[in-house]
Amino acid sequence: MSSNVSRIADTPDFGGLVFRPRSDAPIWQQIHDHVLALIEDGRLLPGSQLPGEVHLAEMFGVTRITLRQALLQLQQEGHLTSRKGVGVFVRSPPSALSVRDGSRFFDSLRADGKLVETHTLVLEEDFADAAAAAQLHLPVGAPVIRLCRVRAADGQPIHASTKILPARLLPDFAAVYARRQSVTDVFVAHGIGKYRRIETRISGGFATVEEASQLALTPSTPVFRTSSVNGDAAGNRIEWSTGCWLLTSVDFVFDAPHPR
Amino acid sequence: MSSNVSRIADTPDFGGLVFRPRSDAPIWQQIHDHVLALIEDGRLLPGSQLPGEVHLAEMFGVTRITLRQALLQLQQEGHLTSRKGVGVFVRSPPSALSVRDGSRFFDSLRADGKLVETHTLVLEEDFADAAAAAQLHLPVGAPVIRLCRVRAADGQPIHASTKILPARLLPDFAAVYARRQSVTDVFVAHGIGKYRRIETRISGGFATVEEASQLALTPSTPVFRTSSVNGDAAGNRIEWSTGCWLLTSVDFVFDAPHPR
DNA sequence: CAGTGGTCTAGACCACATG
DNA sequence: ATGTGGTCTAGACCACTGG
Repeated sequence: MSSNVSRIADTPDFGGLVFRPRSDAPIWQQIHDHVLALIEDGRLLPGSQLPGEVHLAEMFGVTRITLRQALLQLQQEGHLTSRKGVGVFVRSPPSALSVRDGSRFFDSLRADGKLVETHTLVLEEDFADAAAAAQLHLPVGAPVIRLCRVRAADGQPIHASTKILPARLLPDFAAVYARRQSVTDVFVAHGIGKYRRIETRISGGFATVEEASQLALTPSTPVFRTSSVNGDAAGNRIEWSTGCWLLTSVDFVFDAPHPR
Repeated sequence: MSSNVSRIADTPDFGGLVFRPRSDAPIWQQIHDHVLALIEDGRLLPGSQLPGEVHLAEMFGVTRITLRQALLQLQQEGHLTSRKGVGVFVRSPPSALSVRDGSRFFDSLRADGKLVETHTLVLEEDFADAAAAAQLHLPVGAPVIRLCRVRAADGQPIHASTKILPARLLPDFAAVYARRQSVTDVFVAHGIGKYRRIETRISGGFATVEEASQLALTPSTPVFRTSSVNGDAAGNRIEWSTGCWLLTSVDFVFDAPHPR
């Protein structure tokens, strides 16, 4: 009762509904559409908890399995998350964010007036494995810095990333990064004022359990995966970044190199 | 019996298996992994039909619902397709194709040694709606050409696209296109030898029923959606293309404008 | 017509998280 | 100890497709 999430168990929006078995659309889809409307209308706020599946199924007059089919769809779309033993929660209005490719993906979010938060999960020294060595043109075993972060827009985690950087080029990484949590600031402090994107890759997949927990998703939700390499003005590779994004929340935009 | 798809109903790979209810992974996932291994080993070939769900469930010693959970996952990953009233079919080994962004996405496939087929679904004259007008910088209602195609790599449909082009700039479109099914040839025939990508957008979603039928997918399978605009050497917009790709089959690569 | 996948019911047990 | 979501069973009816 004293939790910090809103409880909506007695909201009247769930009861008294008529779902006809054969009215051109399956029942689970009608439930899906109805709950989606509640979310998009703001009658279900992000972070709030839904009634238990047993109760919900009762309110809608269907079996739990039928109800779960509707919830499953909503989870795949990123509208709901479930935590085993806890409950089902409204995740966000995954309105498409436009993410432009420049040196960094996230700049355009701030320009959009979104509140962007960065959580640093891991910052450690390590040695390059084969993949990192290939991406950064380093020998295998070269010292690197590993930085894992999660970024949230308007309170909803939307992007989990791991950056690998050559440690030799950035001896003061930890000290500078601690001040502002900004990789750009670290580059500037090491005399790298300008850097640019060398390659970007976008692929698709399904969230692993780790990605799911970082992004507050249900495992096996479809996601984007990005891999990008940045270089300094001379073309030296200084950063390899891999990221994971909720499929329905982003919209990658690539402008032409010479717009006019 | 005389169909052109291989029948595998009596393949021994489905029977005699032991799926323990509580061996650290749920039964449906064990079935998923087992069937996936059959596909990746080549014991189930693309295009072949699986035994009916009732039979399969019997062979695996589980309920149809449990079996369906495994099949559902395999469908979302693009390994299987189901057609209501017909059956479940092996779709392909969705090995990631690398698609590079240049003027056209598909050039790199041919270079990969893949057999690329193009099927033209629609070629018609139309008038620009608001969206097309905005993308091509035309007045609403301007005459345009609409071209809908599906492309397949190694026999598996992988890309459905709709192109909108300004009809006034390409008066001989239909005649030239009929010869080689090539839009590039049409441009050349109209004196447009060089054209380049102005903007590319990549977003994610779930296959509509139309997209699903074009790509031989189950509806609501996660997909990429692309939108790209090409311009001629002078910067005039000459082509707006929207596409749909199976999420697990492609890997978009964007190289830097000045690689070295 | 027979066989298929799509939907739905009415139960049950389990692992997990919380108080 | 309680309530949650995750899994599973054993049936059933339907709409669709093909011969």
